Amino acid sequence: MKEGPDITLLGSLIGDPARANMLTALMSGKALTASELAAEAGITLQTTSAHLGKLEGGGLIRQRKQGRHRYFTLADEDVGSLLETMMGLAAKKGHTRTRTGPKAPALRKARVCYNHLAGELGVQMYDSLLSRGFLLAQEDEDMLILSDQGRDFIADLGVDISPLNQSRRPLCKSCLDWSARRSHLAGSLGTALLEHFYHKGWAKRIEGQRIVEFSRPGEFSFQKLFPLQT
Amino acid sequence: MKEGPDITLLGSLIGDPARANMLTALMSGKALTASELAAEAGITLQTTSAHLGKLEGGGLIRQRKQGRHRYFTLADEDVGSLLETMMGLAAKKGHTRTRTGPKAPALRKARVCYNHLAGELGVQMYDSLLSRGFLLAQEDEDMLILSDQGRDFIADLGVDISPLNQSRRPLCKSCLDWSARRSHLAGSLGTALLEHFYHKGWAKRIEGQRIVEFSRPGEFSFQKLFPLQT
DNA sequence: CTAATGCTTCGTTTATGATCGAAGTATGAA
DNA sequence: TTCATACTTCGATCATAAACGAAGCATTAG
Repeated sequence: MKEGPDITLLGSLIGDPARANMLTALMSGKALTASELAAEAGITLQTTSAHLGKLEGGGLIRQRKQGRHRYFTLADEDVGSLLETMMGLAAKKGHTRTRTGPKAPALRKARVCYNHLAGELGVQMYDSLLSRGFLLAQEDEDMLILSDQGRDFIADLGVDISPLNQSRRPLCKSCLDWSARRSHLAGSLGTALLEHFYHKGWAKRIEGQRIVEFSRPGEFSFQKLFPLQT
Repeated sequence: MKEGPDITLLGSLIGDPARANMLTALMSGKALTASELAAEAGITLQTTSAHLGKLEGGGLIRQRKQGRHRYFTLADEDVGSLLETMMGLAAKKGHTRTRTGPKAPALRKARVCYNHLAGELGVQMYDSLLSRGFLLAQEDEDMLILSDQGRDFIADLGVDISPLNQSRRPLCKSCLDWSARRSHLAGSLGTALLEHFYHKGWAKRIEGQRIVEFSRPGEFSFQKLFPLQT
């Protein structure tokens, strides 16, 4: 990182795509491990480690050890609001850019975000569930409520969520999608739905990659189940 | 500039030292020409041109043609406030950094900023004039007023400012110093004072460079004339 | 007109830093 | 203890973009 005025370091830290992806992922407020961040950014763990070191050195993130995990969060609210300011300005300036996002278009379309579905299809599913009142968003929170109709909808799918309610893990959470900067569904329900798609044979995970590949009929079923509202 | 989320472009634009210097210079609100910005950043005109193109492409600056000059300004208030936010966060995080500033320490100490003195000595002169009430700062303006005592002080130096008052060019302006992010004296008085130092033999300009080299006795005289308040 | 200034474009060099493979450390599980 | 997981460090490769020289375009001055 070169010399220059104070803002140079800050800018160059945010200016790297891998780091920007990590920071965007952390904007959800969740504490994420290095491995999760690596998956989000689509890079290896070694590279991630180097990036995390720089981000921490720059005071943008904090880490807290817990067992053999290291959980990373944004350093403080100031960092979050700076990122939000930048996102707002970028959107205003129409820097929608070609939005190539991850390495490949396939990654952009559908990928795992740790254990749930992200990418265009993930965002579509989230929007669809929300617009039909199956999921209810909370103010200022990334927690979501599954409505009664939502419960019915899930039950009709053949997904049993009764064991999920026992777990301490939240059922529904929204997770920021870095390629679209829109939310997709996380939480144990998000995981269960992705598992459901695998189980139904609609989609399968590409070995060793984050890409989730839908079969032709699988995507058709998905589209019928989670239609985009016009 | 690589792919990534929206903030990536913004960050990488600000993350380059040369561009950060230009943006910082433009924070003064003044419209500056490409040549001036090149001088501020310490790079050639060609490189500056490329940087300005990227900054404009990113929506951070605007240009307005006027004769054979092109004046550049920050695109809007949003950009200014983003930069301010970043400066604030950087300062808070203690990223004072080694502050090597320009290429060489000599440049950091004293250099020309277009036609007036910048660098540590420039800032010192500015502070000294201000703290002794010779210059009066205005609210929200980069314009300065030369007080009556200030007029006497300048007259005692043997600098005749009467012709300067005729000019349409402002007598006193503050100009942000990119290596210190503090103001130094611009305007025709700033030019006249630098000329005065040359004339007195206190300092000379290094040929082909922006460095202003003070002789030992010259710097001594300068220090006596513009003491740092403790 | 010519000359000079202000800036841009082109082409090349060079340096920085992002990336990954391989190996190492630390913590917890069996 | 031994293995596995989570992460870091080292070393090398490679791609990007910053920088400048040289030449080109545009505008104004004389």
